[in-house]
Amino acid sequence: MARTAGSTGTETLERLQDAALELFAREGYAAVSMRAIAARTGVQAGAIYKYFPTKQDILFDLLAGHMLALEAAWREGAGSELSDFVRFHVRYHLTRPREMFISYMELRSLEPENFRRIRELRRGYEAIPRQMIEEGIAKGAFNVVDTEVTTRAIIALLNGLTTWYREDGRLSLDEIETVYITLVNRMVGAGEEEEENV
Amino acid sequence: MARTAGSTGTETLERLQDAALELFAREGYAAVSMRAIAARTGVQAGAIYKYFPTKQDILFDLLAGHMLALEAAWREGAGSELSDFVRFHVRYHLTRPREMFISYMELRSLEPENFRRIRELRRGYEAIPRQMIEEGIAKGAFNVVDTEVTTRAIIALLNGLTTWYREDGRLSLDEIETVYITLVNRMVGAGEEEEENV
Amino acid sequence: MARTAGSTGTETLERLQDAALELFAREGYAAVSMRAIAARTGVQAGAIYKYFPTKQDILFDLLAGHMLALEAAWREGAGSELSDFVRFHVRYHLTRPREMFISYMELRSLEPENFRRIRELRRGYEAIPRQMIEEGIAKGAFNVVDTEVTTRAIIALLNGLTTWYREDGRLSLDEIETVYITLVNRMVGAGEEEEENV
Amino acid sequence: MARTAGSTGTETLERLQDAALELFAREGYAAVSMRAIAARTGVQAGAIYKYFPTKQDILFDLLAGHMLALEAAWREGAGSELSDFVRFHVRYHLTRPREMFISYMELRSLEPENFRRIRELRRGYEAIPRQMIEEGIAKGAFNVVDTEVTTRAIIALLNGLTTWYREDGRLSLDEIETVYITLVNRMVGAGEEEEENV
DNA sequence: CATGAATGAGACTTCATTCAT
DNA sequence: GATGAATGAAGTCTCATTCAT
Repeated sequence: MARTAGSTGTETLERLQDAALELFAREGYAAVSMRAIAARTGVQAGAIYKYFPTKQDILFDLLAGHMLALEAAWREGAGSELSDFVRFHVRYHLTRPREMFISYMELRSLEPENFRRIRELRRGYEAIPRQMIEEGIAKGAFNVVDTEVTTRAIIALLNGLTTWYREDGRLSLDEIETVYITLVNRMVGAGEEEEENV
Repeated sequence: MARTAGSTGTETLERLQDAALELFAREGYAAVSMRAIAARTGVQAGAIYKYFPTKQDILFDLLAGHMLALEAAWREGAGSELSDFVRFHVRYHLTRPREMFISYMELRSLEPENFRRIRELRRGYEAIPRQMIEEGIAKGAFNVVDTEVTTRAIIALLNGLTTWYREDGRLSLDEIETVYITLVNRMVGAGEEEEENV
Repeated sequence: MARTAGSTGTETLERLQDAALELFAREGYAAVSMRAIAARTGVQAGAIYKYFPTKQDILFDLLAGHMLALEAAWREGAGSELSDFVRFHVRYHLTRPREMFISYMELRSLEPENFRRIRELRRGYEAIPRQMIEEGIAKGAFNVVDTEVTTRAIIALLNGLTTWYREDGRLSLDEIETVYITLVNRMVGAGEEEEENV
Repeated sequence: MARTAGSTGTETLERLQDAALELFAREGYAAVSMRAIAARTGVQAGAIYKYFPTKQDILFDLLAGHMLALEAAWREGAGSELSDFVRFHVRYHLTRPREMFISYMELRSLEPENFRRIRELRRGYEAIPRQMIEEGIAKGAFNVVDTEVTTRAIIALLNGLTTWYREDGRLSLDEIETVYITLVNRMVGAGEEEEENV
């Protein structure tokens, strides 16, 4: 995180990050110019370099910041059931669709070292449901055909929200949450009692 | 300087498309230069313009070609059960991971009119499982909490393969197919008999 | 790399316009590259785009600027006789041969909308002698075979200076002025008294 | 004249020259591509090189061909009075507006050696009225303020037709001819008797 | 802290030209 | 005589980045 700890420029910094987030999500990192970010923020392109050493750092900061905040939020609210995690994940991301979107669309725009660091953070976060599923299977609470594929499929399902969710859609956050918990429970073959506990 | 001895247009065209497919999948449309595509094909950048009027057309042709081939393949092999569709979809895409990948990662790189056309093709294809699910529900064969969310989630699940599948991975195509059919059957609450029919 | 020590925008702008004027006059708009204009100004080609959005705008600004300055100069010095106009026109243009030259050689290099705008300015200016001639005829001071052709021929005569005038030629500005006034007076069949009033 | 004396390809050659003439007149030499000329002729760009070694040769052939034909036509019809020349010049050019146009708009597109050759042809042709004027002055038939300027002005006037003449205009060729003869006679101060001899 | 001027590289694209077929 | 494939240079323009002010 190359952030220049500006004292007064905090507001500009936030505006820059928001502009970059919006533009990266909409047009893709490679298609967004520093000038475009600057214009949206009301400063000159040159001014960005007071806050970020390179364009790549803007992206990296955004992704790293998102992953750290995500982990922190989970740890804070916590929970121990897979359905807790699903509820948390859906809710957290649906209120931050742009972060969710770039967070897995722009991995390939990261330079190797930055990619490695974000991938680590991501693995840490995905270890949470992975472990829950493995434990559920071990305890006999879950019943799956293949642990690895099922785990990956569930993670893909959760990330897939990105693909179709639109903030102005007809579905409420609550509805989506409920359906996703049911779906995941069914995928892992959770006992019927659990399914009703939604 | 002139025609390279022994070169034919058809061959160069195919080489260009393959190079573009590979590079777009790996680095993203916006990050790939015409020079890079040309270099991979062994021609000069200018030569590409004998085959494609613009860079955008390379992408569009790739995406439209993929969608048309996909629909044609489904119609040919066909099937009537949701599990037929899942098996087809997984198998078709896992043998064409690059097409699958750009096919939903690069939608945003399309210019408006091209975007509209690909979206139409996509909707046509996604209507297949959508209808199967709706009919299953109508017949009482399926049992879901919310048709819309379930349908979208299933489509997202299937597309999500992109995210984690690696050709050199440890899992065989057959295994993945089997697991995905089970997962989808569970998601739609298909009766037990069906699930065993995998 | 960054601002060249001591450089100001205004100066660079003027240098760019002068370089473009010179090159357009000598080689023609289409044959002049942005690099060539830049090189003559001592900047990189990209720097031009701080001052002009496109190459076309350089030409348009040059032509529009010339026409506006021309009209302003006439209005300022003014006069009411056709010979006043001829004297003004010759003198103004012979001290600005490059502007005069591109001003009617490069009309066809203008994009449609720009062309229309310059043509309007041109018509406004050419309306001055046109009206003088028409009035002269109406008053019986002039005697012509065909008003329209005569007017156009006079305008063509005046613009034709471009074709042969060279700054280093043997003829003085005064001489050319005198001859042109006589010629135009004869063309409109002005009474003998007037001709002697040169 | 780099013309390949094609036996059968004569028709293609003529079509190429006509296409080039049209396009050079409309858009200017530098702005016209070999492809554009080829497309208008219905052949591939490469085929042009069977007829002309370079693009420059197309222009040169057009200009040289025009000048030679012009001189030949004058010599054939001939005449001895300035008014004969004016009549000839106007008539010849108004039926070949494109040749007339490029003939003095595209001089600057010629490479040095080609430029020199065309300029010689041009001087030869312009020597005709120049000599007539000089002789008229010597004989006392004409009365001018300055021979040189008057001569150049007359030539400019004649060439200026290019600027405003449109084939579909309201004026007949005859009318224009008549007016121009009168104008030129007045410019040289020809005696009244002559002027009526139009 | 920010602007405004500029760089140098590189983007997409077009061009005149060449030559195997 | 002509096509179709290709080159290599150059075109306009945009970009990330730098730095004097």
